[in-house]
Order: sequence, then structure tokens, then C-alpha cells
Amino acid sequence: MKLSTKGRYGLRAMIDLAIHSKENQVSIKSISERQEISENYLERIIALLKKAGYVKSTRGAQGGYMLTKKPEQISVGNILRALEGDLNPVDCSLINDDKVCLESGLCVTKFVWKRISDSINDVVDNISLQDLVNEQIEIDKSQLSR
Amino acid sequence: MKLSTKGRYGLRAMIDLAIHSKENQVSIKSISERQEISENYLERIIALLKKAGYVKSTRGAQGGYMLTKKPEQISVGNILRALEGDLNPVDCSLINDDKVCLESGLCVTKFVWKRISDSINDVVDNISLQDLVNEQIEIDKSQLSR
DNA sequence: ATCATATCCGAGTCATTTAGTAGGAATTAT
DNA sequence: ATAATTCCTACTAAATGACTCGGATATGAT
Repeated sequence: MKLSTKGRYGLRAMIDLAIHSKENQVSIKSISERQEISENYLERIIALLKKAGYVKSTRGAQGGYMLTKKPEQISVGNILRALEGDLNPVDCSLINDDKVCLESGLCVTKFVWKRISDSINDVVDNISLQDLVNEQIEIDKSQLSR
Repeated sequence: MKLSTKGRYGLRAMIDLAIHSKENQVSIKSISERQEISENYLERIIALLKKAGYVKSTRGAQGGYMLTKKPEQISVGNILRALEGDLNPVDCSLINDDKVCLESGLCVTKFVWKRISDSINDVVDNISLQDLVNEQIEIDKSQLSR
């Protein structure tokens, strides 16, 4: 019941992009340095985010990545689902369906999985990238004043 | 971000025990047959539940397993945590701590992980084994009347 | 006592997934 | 041209997940 590094690194990369790609393209290399994630691996992760439409790229020198939308318009749920797949605790095709599973014994547990799933999605869909950027700014402030 | 078979099978086994171990000991074999889970594997899973104190056993002929408490007193959270470990989406020692992570970049995401974690635990701690038994009874009824 | 029925328990296996690496092709600003 | 950059395919090592096996131990019934 854990997120993989894709989800964890990817969210950090997106926060990084939200902070640094306001005007300029941001290269993998610079994200990699700030976030201490290997360039190669980060590249793969950002490719997924690009494919999902949250990031756009420019190739060649001075190229790099930018967000396609404002950080307010991208939720943590968007990011995590792009990287991790659905956030359901089980693979059950009927989880969002009122049908009763064939095996009635399996069926009861479905209610549990659905409630877990709903609660996770509710949390991540109600945190925007901007919320995290704001948190980050607060943290940076409090670190400075010490 | 998935539960393993331990959690899924284990929850079904516990529901089975809640229904069938009211008077008699219930053998691995009989749970295995009803739930279609291999005896060997089920044995390992129930060992975990026993270790966690939710199940007790009697060895030898006519032996088997029983719940140690009433189904009302065992939550789905108790069961899942016994089988899966904590239900946090990341391994972060500071997740339940107000400390700031050393790497400030990592820290912001911690708020996300904590909120996910809290919401999952809130859901599973508020569903008791008895709730699921009741659901099961309802399902069985509606299946009968078709 | 013996035997069938159970749990207990350590070890081993096989497949899948995770978490990357490596290396080169394609693109573009300077 | 060249340096910087994304893009893309293939590969690998380690960890995890999902089991199986076989034998030891315990116990009620005959």
C-alpha cells in the first residue's frame, strides 16, 4: 500500500516546475540538481506527465519543460493518477459499479475498497499544486528566519 | 498503491471466521474451501492475524481458529494493518511528527502523504467486522430472493 | 496406543514490479 | 558547427509478492 518513487518524485518535480517554470523553460538537469533525482529517471517520469498533458516541452538548446496550466488548475490527484495509475486499493473492475460481484464472498469487501478509494481521491483532488507551492514558500520563510 | 493478497484474503478470512466461529473452531481447510484460497497460503495469513491478537487457535483434531473478540470490536483497520503494515502511502518516519524534514523540498509533499494516510485510517477504523457481516447477510438475502 | 486431523513453522521458488542505467537519435538556440 | 537539450528503446539488478513444500507438533476420537 505504498506509492512508488514515480509518484513521489513526480510530485516534487511538478512543484519544482510550478516554482521555476513561470517564464523560462526548465531543464531536466536543473530539476535533477535541485531535487536530487537522477536525470535519466526523472526524464522518464516527466515523460509520463507530458503524456498526461500537464507538462509541455521544447527540445534543443535552452529547451526544457513548462506546465501546461496554472498550478491552481492541476491537482495532486491529477499528478498521482498520471504516474501511479488509479488510486484504488485493489484492482476491481466493479469498484465503481453497483453490480454485485459473482462471488458473493468477495463482494462485501468491495464496499471497503470503494470507501478507501473515494477517500483517497477526495483528498488528492482537493489539493492543488498551487497549495503546495504556497506551503513551500511558507516553509522557506520560516527556515530563513532561524 | 495496492493492497496485497494478504490484506484482501485476510479480510475475507476474518469475515468468514466472524460468521462461522461463533460456537465451533473453524479449520483452515473449511475457510479455504469457502473462500477459495489455498490452505497453505491462508495458514500464513491467519498466523499474522493470530500474532496480532485477533484470532486464537486450538491445535489437533477438531481444532481450528476463532476470533478473540466480538466482530464489533475488531475494525477493518485493525485487520489491514496487521496484514499490510501501516497504511501510509509512503515510508516517512516524520509523517506523524510536526518536525520539518531536513530536505525542505521533500517536506511539502509530507502534508499530502499525511492527509492521505489520515483519510485511509479514518475509513478503515470506522468499519467493523460486524458491519461487513451485516452487509454479507443482506447480500445473501437478496441473492436468495432472485 | 494409534491414527486422523489440525496447527505451527522454516525454507525455498517463481514471476512480477520497481527503480533505475546506458546509449544514441533527433532537435534547436547560439 | 556545436553545445545543450529532449526523446526513445533496451537492458539490468534488486526487491517484493504470491505462493508451495515438507516436516514437526499437538490432540480428540477410537
